[in-house]
Amino acid sequence: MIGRVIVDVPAAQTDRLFDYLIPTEWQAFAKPGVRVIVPFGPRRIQGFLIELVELSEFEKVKPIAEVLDPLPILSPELLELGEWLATSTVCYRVSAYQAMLPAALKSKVSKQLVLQVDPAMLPLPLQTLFSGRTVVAWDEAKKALKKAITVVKEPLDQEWLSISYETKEHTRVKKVKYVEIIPTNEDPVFSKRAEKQERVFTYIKGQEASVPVNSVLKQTGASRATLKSLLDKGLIQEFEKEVYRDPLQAEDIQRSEPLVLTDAQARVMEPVAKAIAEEQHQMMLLHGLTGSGKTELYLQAISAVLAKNQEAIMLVPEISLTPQMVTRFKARFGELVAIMHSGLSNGEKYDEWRKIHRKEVKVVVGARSAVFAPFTNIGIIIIDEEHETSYKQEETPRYHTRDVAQYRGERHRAPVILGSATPSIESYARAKKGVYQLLSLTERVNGRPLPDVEVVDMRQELRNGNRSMFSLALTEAIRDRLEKKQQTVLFLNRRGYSTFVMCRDCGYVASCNHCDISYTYHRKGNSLKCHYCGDEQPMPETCSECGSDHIRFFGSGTQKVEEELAKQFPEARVIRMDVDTTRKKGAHKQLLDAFGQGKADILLGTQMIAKGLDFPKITLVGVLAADSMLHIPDFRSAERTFQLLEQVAGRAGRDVLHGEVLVQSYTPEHYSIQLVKEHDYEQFVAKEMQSRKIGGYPPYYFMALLTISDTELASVMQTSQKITRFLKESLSDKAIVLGPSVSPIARIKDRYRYQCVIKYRQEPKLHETLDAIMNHYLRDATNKKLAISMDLHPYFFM
DNA sequence: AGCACGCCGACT
DNA sequence: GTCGGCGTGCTC
Repeated sequence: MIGRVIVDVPAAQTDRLFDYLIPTEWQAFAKPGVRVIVPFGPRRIQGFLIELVELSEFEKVKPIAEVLDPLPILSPELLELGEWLATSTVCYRVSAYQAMLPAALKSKVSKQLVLQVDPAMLPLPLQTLFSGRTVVAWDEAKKALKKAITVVKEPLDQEWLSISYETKEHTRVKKVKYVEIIPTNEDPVFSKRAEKQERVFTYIKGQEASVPVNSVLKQTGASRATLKSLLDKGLIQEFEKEVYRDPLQAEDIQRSEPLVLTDAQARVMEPVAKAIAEEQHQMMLLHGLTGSGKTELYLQAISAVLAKNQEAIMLVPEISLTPQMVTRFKARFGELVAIMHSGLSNGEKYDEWRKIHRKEVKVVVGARSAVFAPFTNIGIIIIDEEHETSYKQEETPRYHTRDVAQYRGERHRAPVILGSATPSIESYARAKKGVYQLLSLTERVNGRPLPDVEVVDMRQELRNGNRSMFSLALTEAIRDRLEKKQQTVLFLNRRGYSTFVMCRDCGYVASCNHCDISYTYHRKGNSLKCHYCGDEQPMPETCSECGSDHIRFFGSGTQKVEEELAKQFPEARVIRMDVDTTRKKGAHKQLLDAFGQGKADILLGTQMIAKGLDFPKITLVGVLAADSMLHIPDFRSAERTFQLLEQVAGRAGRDVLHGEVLVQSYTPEHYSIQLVKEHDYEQFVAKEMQSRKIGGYPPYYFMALLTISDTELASVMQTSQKITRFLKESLSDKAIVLGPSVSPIARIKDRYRYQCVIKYRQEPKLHETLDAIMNHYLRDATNKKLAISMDLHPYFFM
């Protein structure tokens, strides 16, 4: 029997199947979808077994060394999905499979030096290296000997030393130590001195079953030594139990019951329920106002799926995977829910993944990568806040969650629901064309009107002599809420802003020596940091260009706003939420809980407070700089601005108290800001579609972005020119090839970057052309440092 | 990606 | 003369 394997070597030349013999002892386990260890040249590496065949066309076929999984970790469906992902996003197949699995399943093969003879026979440096051991990791040897590593050559030739490849899995199953009483006929007698032992013994005996060692120690206040004595006396026994790491810390969650749907909700539910019942794949776009009860619909749709004994994937943007959100699903479905998001440790992710794989759960609530959940009988896939850009993965494989969901939805004959208050222009266009089924929720559940929105012209404020970051209107509104004991949310859009350091005398801006990007000032440590390569420098005292000491940091951060608030409203209690204050695990929830309990008057924050915030006392939302995002050179900037403003506005007046939103802007006339006043999504889409049509952007055109980078500037320029020419020759006349041009970030980690953009409508030869470029320039690249990245349907043009 | 093989410069 | 620099090509 021959196994065909994709090896874990992400390179153009190895992106194909390799044939291996399956020895009889592994035949029972060698199923497509298991991980294997195979000999590859002189080393041993990991691979994925893709298929089994009778014969190989290849002459010398080596046998597989090991099968790592007792059961396939990739189902036939996921194997096929990986193949599709690789072709549709132009990436290596291993990278696709790797992206579908938790990181913990990526086992590393480590190289080792093994001593075969009396160490005295070895050269001195090696004797010191081994110093009594028989095995030394290759990495360690290299580190210790550096260039002198060549001393191993002779002993290797003499076979005094050998090289072995050890597979170390970091698929660690967590185990907890438990103790229990060894049953005896009579109770043991403890001496007076062994008082503690007696107490511990009685405690353990008092428990119904075995108890975790940790809790014994905690409850009795005893030390390990006491427990050890009991163990040694043979009164108790210790054993290990496999446990799941519990990211939610087993909080007590009140079960929730389905709510009665409003008429509007019921109308939307009907086609969804039909698709579930009839097992029909259908892309559905649920356009529902904030507060129109989308989540309850999701919950009930999932219930319907579970009732059919099928499984559900619920996708939410990373940023809104808040404890509140998770709690809502756990409250309805209890233990049937697994959670997947980047905040979990590798071990926790692995445990959640195993729950799905072992069919112990039926629902997964998670961010982007949860779309690959190893379910085998999916009944529905829901993508909430479908317009969120975090659904697009920005590393290879550069997939969009929506596309993967559609692929899986088709295979499983399951409906895919895309939900949003402000759908992406692309999705809405598809819905209008009838490609997606459009479902609308135009009323809020409680019948409350959307908040009033007022746009404040900050240029006028400046003319009136107000140089503070709060307009007069906002200042008055905040004061008013403080008096009324109502709550205010202040939103600062940090995107497009950074706290850069500039010399006031000569205008020099401190920037990274390896990347063409300015340093970001970090108050903590008073240092400058490059966000691209991580380089850190102390904050300079004087300007390196002109020597002036008038060098300061600029930009408007939350910290600065906080200081300003303290100055203007000294009595106000402020909670600040940004990356700095929420870094610690659980801090996010803690801060929100405090605000919810009325422990603060003002919540000041960035993107992370734009979502899921639902507190009845918030009656004022202030947006400090509405247009900071509008000026980013990206065709989606207007769309993002509108979506974000609508999102933030939705935080105000969610209960009986009416909400007010104040939007401060330097370009108040722009339609993406004006139309928020009327909450007029339709009108916004009409305007935006017009501008997309004129500019030749999606959804009128598809786009592809090629980024070419190299350490040599001349080589990048030359290659990108050649590639552009080749694209123009190979693609149809209707395709528009732009570039080559310097990337918005011209250099990252000492690599110069050029880019080329393709706009097209129908280009059957596109993939063929891109593959040709990949093969030609990377396979025969004379300069191995050259890198080409391809992004089909890009979201960021950096 | 690694790792081996192989062909040219500065050293004992 | 050789050691070792890294360019080239292969891995079932």
